[in-house]
Amino acid sequence: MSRRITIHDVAQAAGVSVATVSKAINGRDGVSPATLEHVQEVVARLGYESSLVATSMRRRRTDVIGVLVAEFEPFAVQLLQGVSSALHGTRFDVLAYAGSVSAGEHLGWERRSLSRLGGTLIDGAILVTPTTMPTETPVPFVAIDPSAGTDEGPATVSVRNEEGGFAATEHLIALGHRRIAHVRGRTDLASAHQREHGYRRALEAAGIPVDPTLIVDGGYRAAATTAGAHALLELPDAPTAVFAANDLSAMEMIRVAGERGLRVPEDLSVVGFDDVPEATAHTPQLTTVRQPLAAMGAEAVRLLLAMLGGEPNEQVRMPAELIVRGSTATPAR
Amino acid sequence: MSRRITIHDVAQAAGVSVATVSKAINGRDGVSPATLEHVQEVVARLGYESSLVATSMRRRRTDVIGVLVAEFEPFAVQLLQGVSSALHGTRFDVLAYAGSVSAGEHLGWERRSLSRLGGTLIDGAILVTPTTMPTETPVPFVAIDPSAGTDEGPATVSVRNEEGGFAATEHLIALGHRRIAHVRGRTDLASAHQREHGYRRALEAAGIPVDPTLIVDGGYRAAATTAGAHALLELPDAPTAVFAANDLSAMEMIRVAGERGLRVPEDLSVVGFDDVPEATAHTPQLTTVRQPLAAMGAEAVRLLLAMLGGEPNEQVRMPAELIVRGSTATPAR
DNA sequence: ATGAAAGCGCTAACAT
DNA sequence: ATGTTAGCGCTTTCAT
Repeated sequence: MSRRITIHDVAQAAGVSVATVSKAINGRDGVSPATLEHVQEVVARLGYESSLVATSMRRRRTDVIGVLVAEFEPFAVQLLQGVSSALHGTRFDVLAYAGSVSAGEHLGWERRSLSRLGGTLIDGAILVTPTTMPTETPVPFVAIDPSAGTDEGPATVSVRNEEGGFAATEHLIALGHRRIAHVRGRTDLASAHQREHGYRRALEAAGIPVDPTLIVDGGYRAAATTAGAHALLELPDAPTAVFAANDLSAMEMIRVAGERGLRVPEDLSVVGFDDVPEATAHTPQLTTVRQPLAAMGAEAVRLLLAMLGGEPNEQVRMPAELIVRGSTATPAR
Repeated sequence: MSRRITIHDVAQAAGVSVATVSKAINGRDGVSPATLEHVQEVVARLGYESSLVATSMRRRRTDVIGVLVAEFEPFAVQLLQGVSSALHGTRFDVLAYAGSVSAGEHLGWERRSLSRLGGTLIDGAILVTPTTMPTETPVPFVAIDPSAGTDEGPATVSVRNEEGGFAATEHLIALGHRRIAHVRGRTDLASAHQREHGYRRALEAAGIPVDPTLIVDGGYRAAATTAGAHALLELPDAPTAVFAANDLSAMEMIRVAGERGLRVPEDLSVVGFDDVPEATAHTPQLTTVRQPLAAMGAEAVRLLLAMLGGEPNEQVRMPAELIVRGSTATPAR
């Protein structure tokens, strides 16, 4: 560890001005071949690299795309991988920033991160599951899976939640289930409503009346699911199948069922949503609706690069895919 | 999208100097209570956040830890999650940077990234699988799984690769395999040599001669594994089992086997290394050697924070654990 | 208590 | 072809 080598050190060692060094490094003309070579030699010898920070202060562009997340959790990092690989071969580097790690409150991390990095460090941003949508931002951004389903305004990439809910429920119906319950997601998020709507539509399409007592809250979280799960299984005419709004809820549903002596999928079929890594590690492996996270990341890159090229915002919806595994089966009857 | 709001905008709107705004924001004294409140109100109204870049140019500390990677692949992002969660509750934010996405050459990304970000943007760095060890660096750093096994000098966190390779191979031998191939990792990395050495040692311990034709290159990447995988299966006396140096190679090996009409594990057993999330999502689920990535990330944080606190470098080795799943079985005959 | 001014490392006008 | 200078947004002496 030692002091940072600056352009001044190079200039001094080469016996020229910093401006000349800058020109030499950036391939600007106005530098004689001899000087150019000499400077390059000194740069190599000293191991000099220009400071991204200083450069970006001065320049307009940094050729860096920021992926802004609240926290590096599985969902976010999978998206990050998609973004990163989509940026391969372009001139852009990727910088991922979790702005709320130290900040106590998660509220508004997207605006805060965007303000801190935008306009100086990054040319554009990809926001992962923002809960609020920034309006005035210093750089173009694309929101992935935003809380509110926007069909205009900011550029967004989200999954077809309704179709996913429909497919999950349809799968249970096809297996022969008729008493099909739903564990809701976070009702403050559009995705939860869309998934529930898919569930309702599938039932209606099959001529099965929607029974409100079969719909309970789960809030996308295990702890919030527990009570509803018990309530469902205590029903006189208990459901034989459950579509849970996400995998965490589905796994909690299965845990509660087990606690009550029910086997999955023999006594109860359960479908989740997301296809988190844990879904396959789980016993039984979870039947679920997969979000194509890598593809969504790539799509976000495409939109963002288009925006940087001056094209207008776009809203993209990606297909959700039903993955049938071991947590669903024909009802015992 | 709009122009960035700067401290000047705030100063002007509040009718004070930028110096006063700066003091107010950073809680320095020399600001009257009335002015303080007024400035805070304007900051809130304008939605101002100081630029991380400008701040870090001027200040010594940024309270940001950098996780520097060549690329955001599964291994790196899992480590990132560990680092991120270990930094929870500290004053530090996490910034992850993939410095070689745009750069054509992977060589020296660690030095380049460290030079570009260190000393200005980040207070310390965690280098994920560096191929070279920077010597003169502007900030303290910890290397995770470095290419060269260093027992002194730079701070490092690595896994017991040799033991892992040994355990993987021993497992295949115990199942009854004798023709056991190895798909090498990146031969410029110490980890690859260590894993291979574990493989060789296990064979020798069982009295099985090492057959060089059964050792092919995979470079830790799917694309680089394809050719070797085909070559192995085309052998007149093809192997019945393969120890691949990482999960990506193992999964590619399985894909190629399937392409050639071979079933895993019936016709071919495959063991990977790493236990990436995809390992359980894979069909069949991958038998592999788990690196405790989250724990390694946390350990790196511990070392780095200690170094920032003035304590000396430390080298840590973490245990590797064989996880037996569905991609290995007794040989067919 | 407040503001003017210097300077962090760099690039881009603008001299020379 | 080369150097001088201004300034990106911010913090920090140092005056006032």
